[in-house]
Amino acid sequence: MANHPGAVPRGTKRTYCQRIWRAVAAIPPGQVATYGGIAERVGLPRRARLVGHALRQLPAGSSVPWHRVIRAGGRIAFPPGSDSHREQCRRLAAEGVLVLNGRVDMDRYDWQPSLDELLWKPRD
DNA sequence: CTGATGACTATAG
DNA sequence: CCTATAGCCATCA
Repeated sequence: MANHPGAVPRGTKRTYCQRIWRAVAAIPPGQVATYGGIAERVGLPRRARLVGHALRQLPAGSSVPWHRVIRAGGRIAFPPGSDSHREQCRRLAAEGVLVLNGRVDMDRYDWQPSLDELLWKPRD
């Protein structure tokens, strides 16, 4: 298999990034997940910050839907007015996710994985 | 090595 | 709504 977009930078020791990126990639379009939720899902409870670090490491042009990851409580993590904040709002809106004042209605859009999805745990 | 920083979160006042 | 605190840990200066 040739290199695909989203390949891990060499030198990283079996980074947690791959696991996190895979979990983020599993978020369905039109829905969102929280940093903490993703962390828990990949077996890293209370490591919400790691998810942020991992997404920061994401190569430009990656197909990983980073915009579907938001803070607990439905807030966009980027400062309002920043380019990233605008881009995230734009991408979410394009998927039908309503973003008001940098906030998302979690009752409506928070992703609750089905039992099937929970059972389908990729191994390392 | 140390200390600050940050795409976090929960709790308390 | 806000600030403060504590827990968390890779990354950077």
